[in-house]
Amino acid sequence: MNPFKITHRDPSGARLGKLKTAHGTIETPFFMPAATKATGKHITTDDYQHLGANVITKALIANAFILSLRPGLEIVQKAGGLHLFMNFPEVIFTDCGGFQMSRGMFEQKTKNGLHFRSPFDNQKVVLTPRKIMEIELKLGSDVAMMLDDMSSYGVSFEEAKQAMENTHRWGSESLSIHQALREHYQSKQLLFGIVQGNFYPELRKESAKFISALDFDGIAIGGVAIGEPLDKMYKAVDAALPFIPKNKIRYVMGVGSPVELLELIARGIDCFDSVYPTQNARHGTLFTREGTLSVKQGKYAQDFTPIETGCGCHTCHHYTKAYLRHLLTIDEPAAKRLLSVHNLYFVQRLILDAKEAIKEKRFAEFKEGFKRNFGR
RNA sequence: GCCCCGGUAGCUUAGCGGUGGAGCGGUUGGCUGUUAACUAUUGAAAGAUACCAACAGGUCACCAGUUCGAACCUGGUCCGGGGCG
Repeated sequence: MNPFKITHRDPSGARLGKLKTAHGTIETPFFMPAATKATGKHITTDDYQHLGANVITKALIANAFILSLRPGLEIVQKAGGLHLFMNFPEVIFTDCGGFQMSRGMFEQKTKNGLHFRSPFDNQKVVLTPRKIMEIELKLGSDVAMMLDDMSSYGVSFEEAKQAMENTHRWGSESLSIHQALREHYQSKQLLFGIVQGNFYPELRKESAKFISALDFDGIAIGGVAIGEPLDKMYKAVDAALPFIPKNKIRYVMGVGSPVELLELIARGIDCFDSVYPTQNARHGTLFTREGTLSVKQGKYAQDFTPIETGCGCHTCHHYTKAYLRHLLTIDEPAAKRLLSVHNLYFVQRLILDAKEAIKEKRFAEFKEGFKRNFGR
């Protein structure tokens, strides 16, 4: 049974919907901040729910494979599952660890899975579809991601094809194992498939067809926003989209910037996650309606106004640019928290506004208006 | 009044006769399913790493002299710190 229902459509292709999970129904489109290790960086799960006026983070994504290494499954299970462990009562996605593959921590890739050394204790670990499905079910997240093989930007067609075929094999295995184990664990966890294919449109098409043919609860497009130029990212998504059923929830992994979010929403994408807002915040780049600004710049040393006048976030309500710049300059961790709060609020607020626009069937206009002010 | 020490980029300083280096700060970019900072990771250890990159900052206090050549040696002046009277 499809847990996703579309409720509104905009002429642009953007849509509103509802995804039913074990921890409530969440409206789409939505953006998930990363809580890789069961927390954000400098941001607590509690902060995520108190970013500012009228904005609540409804979903987070944690990393199943990293959590399985530390603190380990037993501890999370003893805590009563991931939601209780990390004090987040809303929807939690878990990522499988496929993305970490591109980060050079894996020793070798085989047809059966991934062989690597744990970054924590250097133990050899093998990750297989069965293992990752067990891990995700034991963690108790609402949505599990299948184990995929993500190739890096710039690899050859052959290499991309190989990774895609691994992804397909692991996808089939993940699905059947998950279906079997879901009963055993008495879980209502959803499982999403992941389309790969790098930046070769014919592979994207093939992958979209293959993954869509399997009975996943949602379809993700992975392997984008990994260093490629923007137009290539859109092309990769566009190559896959026609072959993904419209009635399933569609998730583009790893995106992104405010403009990218709107561009993908216009294409009918419902779900996102990215580190982009928080990583930029930590490095001093803040989002405003008029574009980005870098509080590190000396010109803000005596600017006693908020990052963005009229912003409803906690940070803009209580702190000035001069103060935030001071904190950042002396490397106080509080700066990273306060700046992250602003950027996360900005993105969540943007999605809320986008939803309003879709409801009123004026999304294209809304998107162009935003781009005009924001730039890029 | 005398003696000692010092004056090198916005700040802290290395260089001590052969065409001015560094760290911090500054400026400008970049960050997209985060192994990415206050205590952690890695290493047997000494240690190493703390987001990355590029760029811009200097008549080496001043004036004379010695020398082929002076931030560097000599004399004087000014400024700062300390000591003795």
